[in-house]
Amino acid sequence: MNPMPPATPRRATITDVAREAGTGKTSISRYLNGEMSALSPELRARIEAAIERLDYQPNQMARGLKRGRNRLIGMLLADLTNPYTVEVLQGAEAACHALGLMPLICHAANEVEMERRYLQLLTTYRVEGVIVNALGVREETLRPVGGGGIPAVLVDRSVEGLVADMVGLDNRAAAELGTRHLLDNGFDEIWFVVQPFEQVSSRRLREAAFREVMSARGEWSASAVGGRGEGGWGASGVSGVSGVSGVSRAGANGRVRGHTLVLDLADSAAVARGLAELDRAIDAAGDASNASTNAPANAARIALFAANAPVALCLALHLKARYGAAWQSRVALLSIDDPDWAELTGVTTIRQPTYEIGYRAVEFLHERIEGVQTSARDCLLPGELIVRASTLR
Amino acid sequence: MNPMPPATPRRATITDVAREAGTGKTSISRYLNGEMSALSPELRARIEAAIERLDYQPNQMARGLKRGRNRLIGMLLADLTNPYTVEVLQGAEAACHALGLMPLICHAANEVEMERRYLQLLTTYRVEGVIVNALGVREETLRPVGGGGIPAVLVDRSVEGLVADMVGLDNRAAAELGTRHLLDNGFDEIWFVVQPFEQVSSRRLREAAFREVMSARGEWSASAVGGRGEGGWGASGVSGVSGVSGVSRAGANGRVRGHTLVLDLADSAAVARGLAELDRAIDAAGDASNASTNAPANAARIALFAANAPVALCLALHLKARYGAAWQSRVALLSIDDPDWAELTGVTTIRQPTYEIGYRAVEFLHERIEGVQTSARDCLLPGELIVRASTLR
DNA sequence: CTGTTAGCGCGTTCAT
DNA sequence: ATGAACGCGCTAACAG
Repeated sequence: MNPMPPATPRRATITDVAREAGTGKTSISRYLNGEMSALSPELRARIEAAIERLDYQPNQMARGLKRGRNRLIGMLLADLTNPYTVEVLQGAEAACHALGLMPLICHAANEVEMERRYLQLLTTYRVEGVIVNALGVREETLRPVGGGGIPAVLVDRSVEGLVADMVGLDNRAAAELGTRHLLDNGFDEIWFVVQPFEQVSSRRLREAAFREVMSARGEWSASAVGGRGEGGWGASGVSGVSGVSGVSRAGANGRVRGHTLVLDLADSAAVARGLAELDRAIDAAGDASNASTNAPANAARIALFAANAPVALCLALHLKARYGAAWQSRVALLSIDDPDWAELTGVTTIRQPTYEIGYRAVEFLHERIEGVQTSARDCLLPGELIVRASTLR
Repeated sequence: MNPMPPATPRRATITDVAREAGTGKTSISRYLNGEMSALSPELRARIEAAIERLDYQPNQMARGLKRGRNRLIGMLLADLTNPYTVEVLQGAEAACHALGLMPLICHAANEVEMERRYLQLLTTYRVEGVIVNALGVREETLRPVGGGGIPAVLVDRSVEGLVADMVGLDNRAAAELGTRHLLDNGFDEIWFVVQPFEQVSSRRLREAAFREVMSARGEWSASAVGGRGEGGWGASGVSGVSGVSGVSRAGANGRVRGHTLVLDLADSAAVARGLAELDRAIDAAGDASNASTNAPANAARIALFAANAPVALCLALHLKARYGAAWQSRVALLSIDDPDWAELTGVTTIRQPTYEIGYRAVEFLHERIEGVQTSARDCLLPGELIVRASTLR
C-alpha cells in the first residue's frame, strides 16, 4: 500500500515515550526499573498507555552501556556436533533462564583459530562472564579470561595455567568404572581409544585411570601408532610396559592386557593406521577363538573402551564396515558419553550428568559475576554406567 | 599478591587510549575504522603503541549504539537436539564469519514459550536481522519480525501470514523421491510417519507429496490414531481413502497401500498408541510372509518412511526393542535427514543440503539488512537419496 | 592531517 | 512526586 515504507520503522526510544506520555525521561526510566513507589498512579497509567501505543522496548545495548552490565554471558563451545555439548547447553540455558542471563553461544567447530576469534569477540561485546569448553587452548589465547580478566568457568576440561572454576565429569571414577566393568565381565584384552590427550585434561585423566587399573590387574602397553607424533605421553615419563601384577578372574590364561590407542579424528590417515592396528588385534583374537572350536569360554575376549562419543562412533562405523552388521559378536564396545545410537545398537556407555554440568557451570559463573571471591573450585560429578548387550556375553 | 585486586580491572576506553597517545579521541576512532589515509605515520605509530600497551579493545555496544547497527543477528532454533539444526548452524556460522556478522544463537528447545521469549529478547538487543527455524508459531508471536519489522529469513518452514525469504529442502521432490524408491524396490505397504504437521509447512508438504504419489499408484489411508486430536488433516478436506488407481510393479497382489501415521513425540501416550498400530501392521505382514513358507518373493513387504530424523530414531528404538537386533529383516526404514546412526544401522536416508541451507539463509538475510527490497523469495534445495541395506532386499 | 562538538538511548545524581 | 542535566564509549559532522 504505502509507496515507500521505511526500511526499518525506527523503534521508539525512551524519549518518544516521554513525549507521548507528556512527561520526562526520568519517569519512564523509573517505571521501567520498577520504582513504582515513586510514581503517582495517574502518571503510571499514562506511561503504561504510551508504552503500549508505541510498542516500546528498552534498548538493552544502551542500558548496558550505562549500567556497565548487559546480562550477556559467552558460551564458547568446542563442538556442537558432539551430543555431549548440546546436552550441557540445555542445562546451561535453563540456568540462564532462571538467573536472567542471556547466553551468547559461540561454536568453535574444533578450530583453534575460531576459538581465538570468538573469545576476542566476546570480550569486545563486554560479556559479563564466559563459559569455556575449549579445545587445546593455552596461555595467550584466553589471557583476557579468568584470573584478572572477566570471570570464567571451565567445562569438561581445565586449561593449563588458568585458574578458574571447573565443572565436569569425575573422569577418574568414570574410567575406573568402565575398566572394572569390562574386567569383571571377563574381557582379557582391552583397548582404550582416545583422541590426542596431551592438551585435554579430561582425556588425560581418563587414560591415566584406565592405565592404572590395567597396570594393577595385568599389563598395559601403548599402541605403536600415535597420530602426528603429538599423540599422548609427553613429559609424564610413562614407561612402555607397566608392572605385571595382574590378578583377574577371567581370560584364556588368567592374564589381562590393556592398550592405549590414540586416534586423531582430524587426521584421516592417522585414523586409518590406528584402525588397522586394531583390526590386527581383533583378527588375532578371533583366530584364537576359532582354534578352540567355538568355545567362547576359553577364547580371547577383546573389548574397546572409547574415551568419548565421537571416538566410539568412529570405531563403530569402521567395525560395521569391516565385519558387517554382526560386528558386535566379535568385539565389545564401551563408551564414555551416551549418544542416541548407543541404545539403538546396544553399546554399553557411561552417561555423563550433562544437564547438571551445564546448570552448575552457569550457577558458578553467576556467583563469580556477583563478586564471590573464593579460590578456584572444582565440581566433579559422577557418571552412570549403562550396561547394554555389547559387554554382556 | 595484591591485597585487594579490583574485581574487574575496568577495560581501557577510547579516551584512555587518546590520553595515552597524547591525541584526541577522533584520531583513535579513525584508526579503528581503518581511515589510515587521514593519519600521519607518526601519529599512527603512537596510537598503535598506546592500544598495545593498554590492551584496548573497542566496545561493540557503544559502537553499535552510535552507528545504529551492531552486526548482531539472531538465530532462533527450534531444536538443537536435531542434527539437522546443528548442521544448518554450521553453514550459517560460516556465512556469518564471511560477512562479518555475529550470530546470537537462541535455542527454544521445542517450547513455544521459549520461542516467544527469545524473539522478544532479540528485538531488545536490537539485532539487525533474525533467522528463524520456528516451532508452530503464528501471527502474534513474531509480529516484530519480517514485513514491517526487522528483516527475517525462515529456515525449513514457512510461517502462516508472515512474508519473508525462506530457504529449505525441496520437500515435495524429496518425499516423492523417497516414496518412489520404496515403490520401485517392491514394497507394497508403506507407512509415512510424521509429527503433527498442521502447523509445520515442511511436514505438511512432505506428507502431501507422499499421499499424492500413493494415491496415484494405489491407495492411501489415514491411520486410526492421531495424537491429541490435532494430528493433521484439518480443514484441508482430505477424505479417508483416496482413489484406487494404482499400478505398481510389485506386491503380493500387485497393489500398494499407503498410510499416514501421525506421531506426536511430545506425547508419550500418543506415541505408544501409534507404535501399537504400527506393530499390528508389521505383525500382519510377517504372518502373511510365514504362511507362504519363507517365500519373501510373495510376502507382504512393509516399509516405514520417517518424515525426519527424530521420528526415525523413535521408530528404530521401538522396533529394536520389540523385534530385537534383527528388526530390519522385518521392516524397512527410510528417513528424511541423515543422522550419524543411519550409516551405522544401514538405514536409507534422504540427506538434506544442510550446510548450504544455513549458508544461503544468512546470505539472504545479509542482503535484506543491506536494503534489498525484492519481494519474498523461496530457495528450495534438493535432497540426496542415500540408499543403504535397509531398503534393498 | 587533526581536534572540537554534538549526540546515539539510557540511568543517575541532584534539584525542585 | 517529578524533571533537568550530565555522562557511559563511541562516531560523525564540522571546523581548523
